[in-house]
Amino acid sequence: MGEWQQDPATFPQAVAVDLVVFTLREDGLRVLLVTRGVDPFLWRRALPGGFVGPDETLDAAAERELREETGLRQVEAHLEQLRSYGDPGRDPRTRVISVAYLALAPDLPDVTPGSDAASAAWVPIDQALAGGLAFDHDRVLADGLERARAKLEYSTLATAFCPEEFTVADLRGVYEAVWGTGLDPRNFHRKVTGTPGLLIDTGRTRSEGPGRPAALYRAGDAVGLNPPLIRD
Amino acid sequence: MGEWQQDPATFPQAVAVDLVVFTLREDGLRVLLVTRGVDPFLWRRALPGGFVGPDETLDAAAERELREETGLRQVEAHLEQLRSYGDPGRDPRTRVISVAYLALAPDLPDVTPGSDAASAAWVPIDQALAGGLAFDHDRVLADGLERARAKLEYSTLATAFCPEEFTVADLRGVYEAVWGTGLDPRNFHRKVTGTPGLLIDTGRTRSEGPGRPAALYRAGDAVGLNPPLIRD
DNA sequence: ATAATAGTGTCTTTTAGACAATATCAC
DNA sequence: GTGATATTGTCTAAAAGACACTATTAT
Repeated sequence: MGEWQQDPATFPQAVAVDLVVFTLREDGLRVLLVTRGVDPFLWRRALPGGFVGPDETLDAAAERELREETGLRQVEAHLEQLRSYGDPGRDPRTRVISVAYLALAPDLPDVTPGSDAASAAWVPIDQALAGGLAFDHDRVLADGLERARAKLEYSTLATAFCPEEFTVADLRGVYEAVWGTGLDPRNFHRKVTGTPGLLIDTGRTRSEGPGRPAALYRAGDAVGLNPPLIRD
Repeated sequence: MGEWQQDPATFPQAVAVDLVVFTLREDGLRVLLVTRGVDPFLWRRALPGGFVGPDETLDAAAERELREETGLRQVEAHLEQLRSYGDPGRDPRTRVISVAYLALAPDLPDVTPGSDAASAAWVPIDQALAGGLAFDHDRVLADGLERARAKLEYSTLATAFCPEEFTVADLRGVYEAVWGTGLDPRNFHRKVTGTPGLLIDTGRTRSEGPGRPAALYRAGDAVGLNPPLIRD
């Protein structure tokens, strides 16, 4: 069967992208939230997002929103589709199908609030998870966090949180912040340096405070982590 | 920033669901395809799908399409969102955002062609992957297959391909068909029977032809597979 | 020297993978 | 009996996890 036989439905509806953008600060994982300056959900926090243009791909809309909110170009951050949310009534104005994207970026500077009424801020993850976000964004955020946590296990995604050059301790910090656990520095070091294609040794080192200087690496071209790193 | 400040875009656009429905036959994995009876892509094969109703959730639309095409209710099959596709021009009629779903079901009978011009059939996976599907369905199918293959590694999804009661050999057949590889029956047996919550022993056995009768199991309530089963 | 962090080596436990051996059926 | 499939046991290699030890810095 399939309704493909019939004309497309033409009732009023809109398609939007919403962004779950994570960055890593000294004190842990943070997510980008805006405070809404208009109804609905006036003054409530929400994930950044916007409507998809008539001639725009979904990926392009997500990349545009990311750039508008953070100044990042896609090449500087990881950006992938998360999933779509379309319950009737999730937006009280009209039917809105939202395609959520997950973005990961190295430590970013504070966002300068735009000229409009909406202000953006990097919110610590525990605070953001406490609830009260606009629309169904509590669930979108939870789904985005779980995706990020899961992908660290079997992919090299963690390097997306790191700057161009980073140490093994930096990379370990990503896992510890996103998973909220502690990892053995020695076993972690052996694991990641032993994974082919994950790290490229720059030959240089970096010294931060006391202790032996750490070797500096760049991200290799490996995408998958095999065997994976398993969470408890 | 964020366009949330502005009114929803109201240009003509539609939201559809497309289904990647896999089932397992004696001769291997098959996917449900329809032959289109109308333009665009007249007489081309396509994934089954249809437009989302004004007051319908995305999940409900997918479940409705699955029922219309196969007679299955969701409880009898696994159904999960895959991802969304929204490139302008993917449907020549108008802007269509399609939310694709992945469905897995035990061996299903042939589909009786509906009263409309579209006929549905279970197509062997190799044949379906050969290309030439309508819209961007070649890519959707490829994404769906990769999702199914990946999820077998770290989830108990394989039991969704099995009937109510099944043997370890049945379950192994799922992995071999979906992955297209051979697995050692002895190591596989030790692995799955040693995973807590995966299999529930019914106490009965089933004898098919020669050989020792196999123990019959039902699916347990475990969702994840830890440690995972790794593909080559 | 002492404290701190980086990195290596070693040992034990767990798991994967190869495969021998046994169990129970059809014929 | 033979041949087929199911199930258990055994061995080896790889990997995880605990942790002693060495290396190199700041103070």
